Amino acid sequence: MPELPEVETTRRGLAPHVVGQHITQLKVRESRLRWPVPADLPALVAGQPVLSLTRRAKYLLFQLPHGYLLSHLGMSGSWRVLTEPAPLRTHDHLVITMSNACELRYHDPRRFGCLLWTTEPDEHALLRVLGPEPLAEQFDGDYLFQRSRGKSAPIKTFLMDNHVVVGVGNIYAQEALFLAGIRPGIAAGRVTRARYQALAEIIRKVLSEAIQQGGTTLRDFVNSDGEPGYFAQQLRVYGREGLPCHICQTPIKSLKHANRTTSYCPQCQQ
DNA sequence: CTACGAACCTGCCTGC
DNA sequence: TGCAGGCAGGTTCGTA
Repeated sequence: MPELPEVETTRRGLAPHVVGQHITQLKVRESRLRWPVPADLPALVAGQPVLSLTRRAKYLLFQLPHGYLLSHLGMSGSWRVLTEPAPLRTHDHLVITMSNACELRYHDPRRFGCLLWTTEPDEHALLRVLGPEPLAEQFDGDYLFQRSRGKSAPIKTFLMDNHVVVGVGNIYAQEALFLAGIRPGIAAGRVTRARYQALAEIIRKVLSEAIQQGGTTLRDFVNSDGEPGYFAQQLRVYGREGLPCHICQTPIKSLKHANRTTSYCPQCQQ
């Protein structure tokens, strides 16, 4: 599961094969995802053209003439494009055949992802509540500063809250806080405006760089061609507990915030 | 409002 | 070898 860069990498990989083509068939091999795949979905999309493929937070939106397919990858989901026949694998839950003969397969061992239908994405319950995109103009240090006043939650938990800003998951929250030199456990409401300004810029930079490099190589992340991403080599703290900090050699420490592992450098992050 | 745990699942790794 | 336990990229929901 991907974070925002992995979802954006997926979108860019799928778009050329999908946009402007028609959906010949949607086959639901396993409908028990995070929420059941609607039973009428195959009939709803068959024969329809895909007008665009966009992303909001970690959701992919396939725009059809009369509505949108809404896809979330959860923790372990991936979409792949196949241009030649290949045997189905375990956990290939969805298969979309396109008019250009290529096939999209949704693979998701843990089934935390979803595929839903909406005619009004902006008003959909899952999307309506989301904060701004981290790469949008309205996301900046002043915004974070204002939103954080009075909050006692750790800044790391605050950053991962989708109501505040979307797309900052467990990996990139840790990386951004390391690069900003901020201790992840500090109360969000006690961080200064200046530090939020630096942090906001770092978040944008970290996410943009990860997108440019095709996402992070995670346990089972592959892009739409089935290839791993290349950002992993640059991870500074995520998954590095006990290893020396790249800056000061102090061993990276690890603890839990809201049940999610957080790694940080006790020397560089204060 | 906040904060925390549980829930939704499988796979993989570690240690006994 | 086997098995139990813990952990993993996300997000919603219920209870305190």
